[in-house]
Amino acid sequence: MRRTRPVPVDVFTLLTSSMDSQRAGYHHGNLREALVQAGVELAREGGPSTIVLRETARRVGVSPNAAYRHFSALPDLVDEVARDSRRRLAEAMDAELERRTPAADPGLDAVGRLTAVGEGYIRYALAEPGLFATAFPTGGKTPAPEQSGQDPAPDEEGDEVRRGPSAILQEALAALDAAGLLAEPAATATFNAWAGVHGLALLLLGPYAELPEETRESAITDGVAFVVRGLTTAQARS
Amino acid sequence: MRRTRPVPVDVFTLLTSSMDSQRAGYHHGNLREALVQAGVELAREGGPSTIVLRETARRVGVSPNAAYRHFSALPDLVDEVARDSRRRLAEAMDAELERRTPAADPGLDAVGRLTAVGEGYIRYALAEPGLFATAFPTGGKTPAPEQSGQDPAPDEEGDEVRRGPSAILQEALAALDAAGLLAEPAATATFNAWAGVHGLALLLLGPYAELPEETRESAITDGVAFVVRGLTTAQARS
DNA sequence: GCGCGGATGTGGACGGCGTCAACATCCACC
DNA sequence: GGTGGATGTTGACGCCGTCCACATCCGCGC
Repeated sequence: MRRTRPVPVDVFTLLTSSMDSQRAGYHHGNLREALVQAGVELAREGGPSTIVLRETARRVGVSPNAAYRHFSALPDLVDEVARDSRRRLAEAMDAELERRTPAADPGLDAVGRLTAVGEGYIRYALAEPGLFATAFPTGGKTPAPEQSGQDPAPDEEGDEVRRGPSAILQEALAALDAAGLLAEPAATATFNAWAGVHGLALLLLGPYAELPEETRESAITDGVAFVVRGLTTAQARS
Repeated sequence: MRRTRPVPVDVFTLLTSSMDSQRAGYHHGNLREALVQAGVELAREGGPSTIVLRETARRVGVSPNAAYRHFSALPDLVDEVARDSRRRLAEAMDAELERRTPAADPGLDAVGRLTAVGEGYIRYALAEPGLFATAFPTGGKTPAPEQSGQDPAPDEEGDEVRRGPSAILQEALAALDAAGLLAEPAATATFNAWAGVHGLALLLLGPYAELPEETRESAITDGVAFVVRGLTTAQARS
């Protein structure tokens, strides 16, 4: 009944042992990460509820229960995928920030940066609805407090401290504040800015999906401008 | 094998036949509504994913497959529960509107009305997180277009046309416009206002849950004020 | 060198889920 | 008063998450 494994894992391990991320042990060395990536793939296809343990294991080529050596249960895996999705969101925001050509005037530049951050947030949500939904789950299930702002804990990811989405937003607001343009206290501003952009993204994904391409585009820029304008005292034209 | 039903339905029917909503026929007369209400109860306990066909039927005291005589599949039932949740949200907004004492100046009054609508929206979300999550589902599952704004279709609910949440918002904005205080075109204003309030609600339910009671309270009023201020040209103090 | 123990992965089973097909029941209407 | 269509039930299938017992393999101490 108990035959020895039909080899594919050995082959895989040998093929990838030198280039792969971790020590390529025998037991498929570095499952967990493989499971998380398969989970990301599932989440991309249909949101958090599409992450299904058995299918995830199947895609990695492993038995369902193998996952229990690395996650205490399914929600644990989903949490990990959520963290990954937030990391990707932060990367998208940074990318939008770098694509931008800086302005001479520091105030104008700060406004531009904040706008880029907001648009990056929304564009990621629209480009990866499944991952975005996974990153900020809703549904009243009381999703385990974790970290208050859901940014990575300061010690996460080894020694490299990763900025999360809300940290990036706070940076942009700090620049605005430094230019003397921030109209409210930093905490309130962060909250209101995040809320505005988050709501825009969700409306565009939900009730306002089906908007024609160009209408949606102007809704994004107008919406973000609306939020930015509300945060600034004296405003500038970009 | 095939015994006749063990009576409870007959008893229930007899007991409630005179007071219940519809004709109390024999076949448990008016399942569907009973299923929807049981679904509402489930949704209240844990959001849309808690609505489970078998349990819903169990609570109504009926076999699982009976539901298929009234809904083509589970998502159909969930949709119905979502509609009901949106109706309740609209009622909560209206209630907040009526609790308010009107102001003499029409501009001030319009601002107050808009504020009440926004706060009503958020307070409902916080009071009934499960129903709110069901009313506006997220998750990237492409939830069937239905109606663009997800307000009830004009012919819904017999001859009584019911205003949905976004219709109520539009009314408040129309009043503001009539007072000459609306800063942007109605469509844009609706979208931005909804986005702001929706984002506030979701942040308070998600990343910003765990806020102490009074901090949350000021976040609500400050947040709504932020949105209202952004929508108005010249502003007033309430 | 070698063997053993803990980490990692497997197989089988259980109960719960959504859904389908076949069958039973009962009201309404002729 | 009998019958047909609406309504509800039973049983089965294939998924799911999770538990338990067992197999496999690596690394460490001898």
